[in-house]
Amino acid sequence: MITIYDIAKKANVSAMTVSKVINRTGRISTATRERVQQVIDELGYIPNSNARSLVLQRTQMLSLLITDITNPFYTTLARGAEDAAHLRGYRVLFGNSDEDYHKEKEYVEAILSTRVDGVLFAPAGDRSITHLQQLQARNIPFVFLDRTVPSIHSDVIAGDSRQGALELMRYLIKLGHQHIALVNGSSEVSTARLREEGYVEGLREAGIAPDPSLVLRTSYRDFSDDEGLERLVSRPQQPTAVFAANNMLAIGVIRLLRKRGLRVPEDISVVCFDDLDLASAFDPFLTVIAQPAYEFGYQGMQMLIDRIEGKLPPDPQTIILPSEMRIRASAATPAPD
Amino acid sequence: MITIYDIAKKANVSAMTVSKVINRTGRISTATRERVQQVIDELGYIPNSNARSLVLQRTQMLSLLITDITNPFYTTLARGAEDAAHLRGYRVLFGNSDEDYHKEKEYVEAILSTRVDGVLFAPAGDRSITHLQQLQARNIPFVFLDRTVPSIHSDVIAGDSRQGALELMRYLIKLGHQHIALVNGSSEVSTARLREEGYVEGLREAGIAPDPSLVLRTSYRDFSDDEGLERLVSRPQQPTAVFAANNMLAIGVIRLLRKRGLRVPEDISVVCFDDLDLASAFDPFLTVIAQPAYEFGYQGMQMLIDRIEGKLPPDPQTIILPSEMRIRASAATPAPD
DNA sequence: GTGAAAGCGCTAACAT
DNA sequence: ATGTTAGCGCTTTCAC
Repeated sequence: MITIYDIAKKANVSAMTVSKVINRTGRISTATRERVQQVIDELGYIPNSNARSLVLQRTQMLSLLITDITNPFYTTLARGAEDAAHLRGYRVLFGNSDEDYHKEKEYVEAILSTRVDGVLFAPAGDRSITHLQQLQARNIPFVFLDRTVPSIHSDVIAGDSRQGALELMRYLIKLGHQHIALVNGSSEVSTARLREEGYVEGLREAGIAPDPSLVLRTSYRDFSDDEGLERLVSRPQQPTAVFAANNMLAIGVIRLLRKRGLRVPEDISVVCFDDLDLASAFDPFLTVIAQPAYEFGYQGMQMLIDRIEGKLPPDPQTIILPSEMRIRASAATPAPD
Repeated sequence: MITIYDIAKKANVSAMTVSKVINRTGRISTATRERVQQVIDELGYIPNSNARSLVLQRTQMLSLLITDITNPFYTTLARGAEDAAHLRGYRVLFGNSDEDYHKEKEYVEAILSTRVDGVLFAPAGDRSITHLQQLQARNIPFVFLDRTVPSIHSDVIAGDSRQGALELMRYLIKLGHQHIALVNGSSEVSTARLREEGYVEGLREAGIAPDPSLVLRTSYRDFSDDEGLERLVSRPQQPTAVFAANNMLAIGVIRLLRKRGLRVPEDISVVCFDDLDLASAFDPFLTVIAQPAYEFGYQGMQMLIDRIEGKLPPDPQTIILPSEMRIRASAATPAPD
């Protein structure tokens, strides 16, 4: 391990002088600076950020906590987050909760222990409130990412789930659908609640009475509730369309539908929230409301850093990013009975 | 900031005693342990890992450096890596080089500065040798992930690129293809070289003379070399099949082919290395050699941790994971002329 | 323009 | 079984 003292000794100066050269602080004569710099380069000295963090009480490290690393929405988001952090001189400690409260708890503890400067946080659900309170108790700034938790006030970067859902519903209804099922995430998650509101609102607008038995609540992360879907599609009046509350659910739904011999969209239409970047590049099939995932990450990180660096007004800020309807092939006019 | 001294004071013991309770080291009477633990819980004390790392010269932090976070091969791998690290009590600092030497350099510096205990490293290319030498100079263990760099000896977890490519070629040739193009990654990358070897070997086996003008070398990360592909397919003798050296390239190739009005597989067959998890779940179209991405990450991390903890023989180990051919719809018998 | 002293929060080694 | 001392590698403060 090569330390600042090794440099100091070899350059025949004090440790303080070396520190000043490295951090470009204080007054240093050009001659000394150059001599020190040369020794640094020669020995390939790299400062120990642990020692640095200890004294500075800052780590220059941010945490990004997401809920599903296999979901392209989050991986694209992660890229944006990383780009923004990098540009402003921060490193990123990733965490993936898999929508699981306990995994999330462990990450929060790691975060607290690492003393990261801030967290861009997609909470697994409303129970995450305990984790957020821990952060607040320690004055670690966080920005809600995509989802919020009731009664916790902090900065937010999100999309408009309610409005997006409403647009999707209007589209289906315009196509002529009357019996529309909703396959949703857990009602523990704010976006799932909002998307359901949009769903109900869409039905109301069209004068269709919401039918609770057309709503299935499961997990955003993966769809394997075969029985649940079975119940939905084997009703006397089979729904002609399914609104899947996210991309992962849509994949599961389509797979199960096909397994049952139902063609999409000929027999049943499917739409969802969030695009499937790769799959769609390859085969533009799914009709979706696409959210600007990269911007979620990029602007979220910017917001977090602005907050940390005191560049934001003291009261919590909210950024709502616009989404965009991408009409493709998975939804069509319902087959006449 | 709440420190070990706050606990010590409140529990009426020394800092050492608290430290011992936290780390379950040394002898502590049950009474003291319980009293201390209670204060810890009450105050919600969480140790400062920076201070800890400083004295222990260990961070319990590992780094995972990948080259494309939007590629499902790497995201699935990342999950495996994280699971394994987590299970053994390590945290993971992710880095994404985007196949870029300079971005990689910055990550390596961050890694060095953070003093991570080890790195699971997918090098961007042969030039990464400078980064690996830096790690070696500082005795930071690393495991080559997926790719290696000539003349650097370290543990390796990888697939058999040469063999996989050969199998893909045999399959195409069995279908009747004689004119097979290769769209490859950069020859700076070991897997690209090996896949090309497999390609050539496949041709040789079938008594087909390799034609250099049927080989296009670009980047694994994305495919946008429209002109390059143009040249490949607009030859007098148009190839009847394309072997894309990874999944991202395959997507690009198929998109460009379709743009040119060529149907896959009716007009031209396409096969590739690595599956597209989501896209394939949804629409099993692409014929691929699938590598066990999760295992790459999981076993790679295990290997790294075993190395760090001295559980491996001193000489570098190599694990080659088996791949699996998944025959689907994107390759078919060539159309008769 | 440069350096000496003290301390960030923790633990290893050594008392007691 | 518990406590004292010293020091991990760095920077802040203040003296020169």
